[in-house]
Amino acid sequence: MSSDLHVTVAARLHQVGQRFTPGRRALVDVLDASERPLTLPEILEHDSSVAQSSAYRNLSVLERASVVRRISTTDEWARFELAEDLTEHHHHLICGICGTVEDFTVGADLELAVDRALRRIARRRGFAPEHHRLDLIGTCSRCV
Amino acid sequence: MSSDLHVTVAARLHQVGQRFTPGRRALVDVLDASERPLTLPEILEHDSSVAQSSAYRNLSVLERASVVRRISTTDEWARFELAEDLTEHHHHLICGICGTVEDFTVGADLELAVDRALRRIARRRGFAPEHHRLDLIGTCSRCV
DNA sequence: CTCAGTGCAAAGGATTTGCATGCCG
DNA sequence: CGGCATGCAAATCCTTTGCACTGAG
Repeated sequence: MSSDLHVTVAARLHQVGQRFTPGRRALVDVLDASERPLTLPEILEHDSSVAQSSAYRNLSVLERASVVRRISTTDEWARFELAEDLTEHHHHLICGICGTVEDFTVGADLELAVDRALRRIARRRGFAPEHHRLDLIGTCSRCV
Repeated sequence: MSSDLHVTVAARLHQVGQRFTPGRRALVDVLDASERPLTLPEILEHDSSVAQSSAYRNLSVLERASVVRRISTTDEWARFELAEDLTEHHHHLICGICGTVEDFTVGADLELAVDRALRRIARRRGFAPEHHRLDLIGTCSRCV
């Protein structure tokens, strides 16, 4: 199951001249097991075997290898998730109070309409599109 | 023209027990004059009469008064813009290299479709929607 | 032997806060 | 007069970096 993932990750790391070490494997596994983007403290809770600085350093390496995506929400913590082409294209419910993020997806037709519209705008502005971001900001059930 | 804006801002500040001081007026005017969200250094360039800490403090007050919206992009600086109900509902082209943000709008029909889809998701998850965010991340013309 | 990867501790840097002063109401 | 607003400087705190050590190839 996730051995496919490991092979892909190893390949991408190799492409940027980096190894797939146990510490990096642990990070990938934690992110893969999560339904939502995690902050660094959350990651360390799941796996306390890595030092904080190494975790940051490895997340940065994994980001350069296109394995991990870093996202900023409303609070002071960055959140990390696996790159979309390793999982599935999705969007975020972001709680404006506690900053927690949940994943969700929308229908392919809406997705397509959005993409077409954005591509047109980008062309007009001389902007090279990479990906879009469609999030809903509000208040999660726990923050009422 | 912008005196309407000043009246509205004054009212909203009053609602949270704060005054509409010259320093705050300057912030509102700078943001109102800009076509895009600004970082704090950019704001201070336009008006160096306020201390950095006061600018942050006042932006925070204005945010609590629903006059200013703070947004996070890819770089380390927060960006500030006027609340959408004081301007116009819009979206952002975000450069992944330099972090610069440009505004754009999309058609009302797409806007409606997006809003309907997101509302449905939110209801299912017990999430209280506040606003959505539809951005395009890529590379701006200056970063090639 | 070499060099990437790691842990620890210290530095960085955007943002926040304490405190004394000034000013509006 | 009372309390908010401001400037300055110091503190915060997430994140990055320097450095010495270790282990894989």
